[in-house]
Amino acid sequence: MATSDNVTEAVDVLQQLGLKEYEARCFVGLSRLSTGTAKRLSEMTDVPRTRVYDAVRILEAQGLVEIQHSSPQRFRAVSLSEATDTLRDQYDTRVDRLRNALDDMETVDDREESSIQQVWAMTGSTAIESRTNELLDKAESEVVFVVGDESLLTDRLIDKLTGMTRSVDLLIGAPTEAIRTAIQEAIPEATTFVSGLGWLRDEGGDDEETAIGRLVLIDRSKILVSTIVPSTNEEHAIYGEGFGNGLVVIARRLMSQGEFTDG
Amino acid sequence: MATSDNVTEAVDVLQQLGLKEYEARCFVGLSRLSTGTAKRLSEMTDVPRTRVYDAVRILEAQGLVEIQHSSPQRFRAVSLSEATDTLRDQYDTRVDRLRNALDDMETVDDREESSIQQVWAMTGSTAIESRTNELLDKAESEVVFVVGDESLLTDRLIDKLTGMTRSVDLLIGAPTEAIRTAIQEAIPEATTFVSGLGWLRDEGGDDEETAIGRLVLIDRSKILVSTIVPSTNEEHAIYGEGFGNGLVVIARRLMSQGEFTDG
DNA sequence: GTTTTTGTGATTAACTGGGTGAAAATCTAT
DNA sequence: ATAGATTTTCACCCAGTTAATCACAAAAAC
Repeated sequence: MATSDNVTEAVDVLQQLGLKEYEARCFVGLSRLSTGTAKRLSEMTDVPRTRVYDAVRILEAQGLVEIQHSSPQRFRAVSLSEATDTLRDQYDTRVDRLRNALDDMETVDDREESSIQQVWAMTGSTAIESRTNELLDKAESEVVFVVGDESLLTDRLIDKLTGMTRSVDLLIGAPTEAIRTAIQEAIPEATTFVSGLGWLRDEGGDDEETAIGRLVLIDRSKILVSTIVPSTNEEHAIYGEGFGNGLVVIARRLMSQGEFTDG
Repeated sequence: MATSDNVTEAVDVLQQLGLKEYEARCFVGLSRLSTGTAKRLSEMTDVPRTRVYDAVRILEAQGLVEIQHSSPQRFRAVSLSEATDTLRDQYDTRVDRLRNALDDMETVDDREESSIQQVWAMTGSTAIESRTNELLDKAESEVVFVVGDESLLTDRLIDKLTGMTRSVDLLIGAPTEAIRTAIQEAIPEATTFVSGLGWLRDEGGDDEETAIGRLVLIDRSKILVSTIVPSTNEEHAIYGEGFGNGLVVIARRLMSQGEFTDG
């Protein structure tokens, strides 16, 4: 009976989407029922009967549930598609409001000098991918992209790379020869190589091997390196900018000495 | 100085999107700064300095902020587009998970008889519009659509109506002759009329006039009527289904007596 | 070496939300 | 109609969370 797993999953997600526990449980309960009374719902979801009313009222106000004002009252959930429509709309509205508010805000400019040694840390694959895309978009002359972890080599990324302007040199490093060939085929205009990333691996340590995720060097002046921490599978990245930036300098030096390329 | 309004607006929305107050304030603060230390951030956002660190750490884990691990630490917010990308991705993931979980759930079928007198109440324009669309999609022979409030006559709605199958009769009622003509032009295959909705207005009461929002009658067996409550601008609807449903019977009777049409 | 700034952790106060019961309103069956 | 059951509202308590403050160690600045 995987149903109960799905119930808890659905309840969890609904809570992440902003519903309270009772509201989430009631909505999920109603989703499994064509129609239900407070009593029935309470029995099935373990929400105290006296609290079902509050929860359902809030759900109704959010457009997720309909109420039949009879006695006893009957409740029913809107269809899944209606529910997701409503939730999406709610989300879109919020992001729009956020965008507008942030756009209209005056930025307090401190003129903190941009010291040369800025190295920033970030977490999360989406954020890192988003930054990667932005970097690729702003590239003017050269992109070095070393893929360390196969899982990061998505179709979306290939599309992005193939879509780059001709005037930008593309240097792509793959972890294995097989992958290199595949990439070369998908992106003929790129120069590909097999990356020798051995020096980046923590083979000696007693904990798991720290694999490199991606390494992006843009116009020899911006760099992003990510690793995937084995225990949590989270992607962590560091990012540096500026021709004189320490991290960038090291990367450039390694590049010119052929350290990235095999052998 | 509308900036402070925008700040509170942004903070509010971020909290609705799931951030805590301190996190929201810190993110907004950082969005106005190219870069900031804990001290600076604390001064500008009134978040206790010692709590800035926790807040920022969580923001970093969500991909909304980058941290420079120096002393003192420097923080900065990712760009607005990166932030919304991240948030959208998070949202999409959640809705997908929700959809899957709900889809896979066994529905406990109670065989609650569908008594004839079901009349359901719902709230919120998005939910109501969503339901309206679903009704239009399922219409087989006839659609009566009376628009009471001009604001509901969106392009999206026009598109929806023009896209209906030929085999469905379209009867559209507009609040004024001018709007009727416009609709007739946009949707030539429909029969249009000016609705005489006087009887639906609460002109005698001492509170504001209760305007009707929309009235949708599908295949003479399903009906949805909405009103827009003047004080909050919220849209409330009732919905009935079944040929014998009381609400539907009344609507059908009124239709046949020409009560909806002018004069 | 002293003083200031920065960062961490523990502690308290306020709030929110889950859980329970009393009592009002409503319904059902005599 | 009346008694008893059921439904519904409301107010309250308790626990976990989050906002807010403090004490203190580590690091930088002087």
